[in-house]
Amino acid sequence: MTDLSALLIAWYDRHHRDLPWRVSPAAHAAGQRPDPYRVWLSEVMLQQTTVAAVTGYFHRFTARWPDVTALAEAEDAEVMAEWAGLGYYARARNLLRCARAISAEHGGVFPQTEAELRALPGIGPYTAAAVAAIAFDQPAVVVDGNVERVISRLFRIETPLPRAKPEIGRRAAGMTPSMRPGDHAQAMMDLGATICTPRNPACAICPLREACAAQAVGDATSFPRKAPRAAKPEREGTLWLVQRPDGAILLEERPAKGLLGGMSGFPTTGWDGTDLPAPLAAEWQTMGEVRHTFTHFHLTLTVLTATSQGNPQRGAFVPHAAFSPANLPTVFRKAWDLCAKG
DNA sequence: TATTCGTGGAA
DNA sequence: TTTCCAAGAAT
Repeated sequence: MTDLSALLIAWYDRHHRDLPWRVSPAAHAAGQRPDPYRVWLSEVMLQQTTVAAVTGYFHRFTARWPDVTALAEAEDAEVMAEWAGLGYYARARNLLRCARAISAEHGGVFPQTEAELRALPGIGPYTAAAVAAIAFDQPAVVVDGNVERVISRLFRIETPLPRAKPEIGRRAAGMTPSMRPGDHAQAMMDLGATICTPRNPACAICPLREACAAQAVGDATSFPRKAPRAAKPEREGTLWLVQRPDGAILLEERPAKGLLGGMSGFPTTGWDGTDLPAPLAAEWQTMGEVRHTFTHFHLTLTVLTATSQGNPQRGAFVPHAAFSPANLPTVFRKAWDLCAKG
């Protein structure tokens, strides 16, 4: 049997992507090692998120906080504001917890073993393996969505996800080499991202074409098998956008846990039937509606505006000069845009 | 084991 | 317009 990893590594040496957090295979061979901080930061940002969406955030974060100690010393609100728009905000909260744990409990130095990494906040099975492999060249078995797709096609795994994970894990372990395990992991992910794509995979130029069971029957796109998803329910609520005569904006920090947890936003009712009151009494003007879709529901918000200098029961006025809509989650930025245009 | 948790681009 | 989905983790 042909060594799949050797084929893959040869392909990676020629066709790897150049990414801001990555050390190229040539530079790696010359002895250069990736910065564990940058590897970790990129891996957390890339969880369920595209490279295109991450790149700008990665540059801004590393420019502002160049190492894990600097990040550990940052203010919570500053990090959350910088993360705004990237989504899955629990990642940002855990990012800070992780940086502070490394600073306080590991002397500011990243641990190198998969088990130690796995124990840190926000680092699960995938990220622990990825950092161990990419930053420290350990033969960890790295399985992300790309790898699941590549493996399930390569071995034509009929079991649907997520039930197929153990079998995929065994297959991935069988492919993981002791030489260049970090490049192997990145090669698997690059193959999944550029050749073995979910739709219209480029099987004709795939380095693993000869070994691929799904390609052999011309059915690559039907793998991995997946259970059908539930439909998204509709939810609705009201959003209050209050501006003081001096231009200050009424904002409210959301609870630390749950949807958009720890983020700043405009006061709203609950979105699940909870009927929170308006932040203050005012003559409300209806500006229109905002539609937004989260991971598991659709939301329609009725946007009410008023000018007032009363004492709000919820939230606090933020001076106009200190307000930036870019630091809000997207649903709030949409509400702001609706009022700015209207 | 199943649910919760964002966003924007592609088809 | 709607659906799918991209380097998952926490609970």
